[in-house]
Amino acid sequence: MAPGQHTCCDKKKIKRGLWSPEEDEKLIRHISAYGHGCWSAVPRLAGLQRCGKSCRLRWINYLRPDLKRGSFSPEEAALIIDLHNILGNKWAQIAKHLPGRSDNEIKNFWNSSIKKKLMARNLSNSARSNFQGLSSMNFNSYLIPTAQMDQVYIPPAAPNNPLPLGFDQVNINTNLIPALTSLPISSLDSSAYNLPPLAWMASEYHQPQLVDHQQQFIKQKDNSIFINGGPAAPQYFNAPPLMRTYADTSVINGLPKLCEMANGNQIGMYSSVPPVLEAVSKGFSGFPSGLYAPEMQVPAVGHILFIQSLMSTFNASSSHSQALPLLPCSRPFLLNPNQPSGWINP
DNA sequence: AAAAGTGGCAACCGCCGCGAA
DNA sequence: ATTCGCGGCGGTTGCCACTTT
Repeated sequence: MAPGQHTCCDKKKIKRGLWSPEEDEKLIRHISAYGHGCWSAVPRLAGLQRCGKSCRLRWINYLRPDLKRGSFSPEEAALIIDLHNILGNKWAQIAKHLPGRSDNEIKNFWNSSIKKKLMARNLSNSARSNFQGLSSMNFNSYLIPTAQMDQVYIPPAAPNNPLPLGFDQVNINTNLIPALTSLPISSLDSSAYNLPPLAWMASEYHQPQLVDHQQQFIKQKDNSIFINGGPAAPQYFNAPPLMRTYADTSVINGLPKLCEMANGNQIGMYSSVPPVLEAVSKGFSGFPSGLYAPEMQVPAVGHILFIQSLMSTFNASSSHSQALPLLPCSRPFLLNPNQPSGWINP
């Protein structure tokens, strides 16, 4: 067999390259009538001079009737980024969560669009702290609030960082936040990592939960509270706690991932800034597993700002990359397909 | 207007795992 | 236990259209 040739392609007269409309028609007609069955038999049965593999690929990526086609919506793009954060380059698995999209399509979309935007974002973030424009953002309320993970992943803004336009910083009113009132500060020394101190909060289940007592609370001019740049969810104030589990640390692309469960359903998977995780693992041997704790909830607005920023560049008319607006944070984000009814729509 | 650069995308390549022989 | 065929997957290539210079 010639090198680089499939075992199913070792016959003569195997056509390669782009498919003609006539070939498409033959393949569609055959599979519509008989199904594909054994792919290696399809070319012969359909009257095509292609290898079975080529037929399969053409059908899966282009011809099958349930394909959606067209450009990706912002929601799809956000979901892809989210899933990629969980799964890495497992395109087939990612595609299972996007009806009508093939793994190849998603892979192409990632490699041609998202990846470059993310890299541009990371570059711009290295010189971030420009909060301009934050107050005028149109917040999307799809986000799952992820207070704990935000606290783990976001070092609070440095004191000399500029606040978003239109905001005033206020002192923390711990009366608003019962869960934070009796925080024992752990002995975890984050100073070596130039990180904010971390604290452990003992829940009623006597399990530790990682929190950050240096959250940035900001009172908007209408007196609503923003936390770490995002509006506080109603659950934050005297709402019943949501049960969550943090478990199943795994490593993808060299970065630890943490699974977040709520009421038995996986609602998130997070990666982290490596130095933070290093600090965490140094003191606690990795993320704690199987923790149950009530928690307050804070929309991770930085996430959605990030996505909105990203998507605004997708819709740009120029095919060339452009400078991304600087945002206060760039971290993994989640879209919540089942937005709780009580959530704020800022 | 033409050449060069760039992005999008379809298709190919090579590897892997699985099941049958 | 080994080999073989096959489906599936992720990485990569190459073409084409569009944009920029």
